[in-house]
Amino acid sequence: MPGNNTTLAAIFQQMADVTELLGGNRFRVNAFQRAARSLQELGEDVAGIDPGRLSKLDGIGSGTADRIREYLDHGRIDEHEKLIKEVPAGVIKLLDIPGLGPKSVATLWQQGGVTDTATLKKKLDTGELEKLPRMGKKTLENIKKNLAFAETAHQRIRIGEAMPLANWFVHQLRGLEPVEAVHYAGSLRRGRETVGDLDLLAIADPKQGETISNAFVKLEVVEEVILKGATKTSVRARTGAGRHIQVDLRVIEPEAAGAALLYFTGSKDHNVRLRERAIARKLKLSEYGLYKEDSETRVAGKTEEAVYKALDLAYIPPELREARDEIARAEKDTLPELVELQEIQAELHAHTTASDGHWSIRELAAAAADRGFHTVAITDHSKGQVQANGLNAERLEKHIEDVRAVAKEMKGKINVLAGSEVDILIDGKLDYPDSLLRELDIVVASPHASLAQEPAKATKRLLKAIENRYVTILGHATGRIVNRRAGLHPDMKKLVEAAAQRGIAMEINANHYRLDLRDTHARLALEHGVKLSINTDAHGPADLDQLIYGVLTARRAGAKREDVINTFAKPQLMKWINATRP
DNA sequence: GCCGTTTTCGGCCCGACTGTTTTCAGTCG
Repeated sequence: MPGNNTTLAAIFQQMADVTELLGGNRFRVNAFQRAARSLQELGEDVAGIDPGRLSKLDGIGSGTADRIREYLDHGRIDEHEKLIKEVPAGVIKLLDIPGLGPKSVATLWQQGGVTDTATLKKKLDTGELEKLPRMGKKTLENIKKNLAFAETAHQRIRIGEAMPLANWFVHQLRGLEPVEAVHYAGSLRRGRETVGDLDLLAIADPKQGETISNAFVKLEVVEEVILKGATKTSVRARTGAGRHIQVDLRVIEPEAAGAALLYFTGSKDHNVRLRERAIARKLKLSEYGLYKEDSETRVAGKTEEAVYKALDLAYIPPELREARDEIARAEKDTLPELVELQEIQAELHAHTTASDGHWSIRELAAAAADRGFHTVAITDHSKGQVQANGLNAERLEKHIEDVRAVAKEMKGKINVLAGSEVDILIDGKLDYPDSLLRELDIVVASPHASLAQEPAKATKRLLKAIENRYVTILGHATGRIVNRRAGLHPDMKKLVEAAAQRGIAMEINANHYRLDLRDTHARLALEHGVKLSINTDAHGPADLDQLIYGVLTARRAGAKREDVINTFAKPQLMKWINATRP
């Protein structure tokens, strides 16, 4: 069940769509869209924000704040109800078809009598739409093709699926003769949990654009060429998982590499703010560089750092470029120094063959040591996780002995902790008694079942788990699976306040299906002084590689090294863990 | 509708590519 934020975001997005279709003021449309994004990005429930603070949020003015209050009080917004009556729902859906924007959809609807995809399909076959303005044969052909594409699962791709594909493209293009460097940009570079497309940049002499583009469209995963120009090419490609994703390639001269990387990394809103800032300084920013107003003189462009500097800003890492507060902070040079992948020195949530993992305790410990980690916690499932071969009390006692034996054997190589991923039962009780939890070095408590519980119950359940005095880390708090399961919707503000009070950490589960806490929740945790723990929840050899996705999520939340317990040196980490227990 | 080093009005980002057009509107990122 979606929360207030998600519902309100959808409402404002609809108001934007309808206003645009009806030819309303485009800046008003823009404002509705911004309000929708702000609400979607909010880490806490909007209902808990008092009216004074509400209109101070980015993109939310007094008008939007009033509408939000109206929704919270009455469950609906009058203006929204009136607006959506003016356009059939099927017409709004047409906007999802690539290549169809508000102008074309309005024409199809008002002059062509198209009310949904079904009538669109029918009328495409009869040819009657050709009479409409700007609807030639080719345009109609394209609509037909894109309609078919839109109907076959157009979902954003998980970062764990997109990143390997992007790296593969980068590797392929790097091998081309005229190419100096290749980068991926876009939301992938910003570390978002899902991406809509891949943006690639080839740094090369633009005269070589054609050569590069020809090689690009011939790559084996490319299934269809969407457009192909002198410096810009778009294709549809197959992902490893058999889905399709659009991949855009731009060829950029070396002198503009930084400006282009900045531009294609986005976010769009971040770029808009930078351009406005440029204008205020009598400059002009585009993907080709930062120029003096009305002249060809390029002030900066070779590197991103140079462009930011010329705009009197500190360098802003990609993960923070979401048009929140990063530009104001860059101006004052108070941006956080974000945690880095190489700073992670401990894995605190991993499974062995004792439950549902593929490694023995020794293999897991050795793999962690190979990565340069100083500590690994063995945290197999508890008894309630029957399908995962969870350990009952008796087996856990034996397992603890086994772990201690390996710990002794590997002393000096790696610090092996005896732990558990104990299930948080439906009522918030833990799956082991305190007397057993006390014997462990570390306890990760996570919800696994009843993940569609109503928010109030979920909040109570998780609060109870946090309050257990043996819990060290709250594992994947919501239990969501990206693109597949919404998971719990607890009152996150209450949870982080309780975690802060208890002094325990909250996990960012780095598995790309989970990424739980998500970025906005992790940000909220940090704002309340809660430490994060980034763990891979490894079940097998390849899983430790997913750490990067957790780190990117933490960086999006603004996490510094000292905010993440996995970066602590061994003595500091042990001291921290022990301080959480009686 | 939002916003403020041009602050309560008057602005609101920039360029590539396509298709339908004879100079540009629409879409996308």
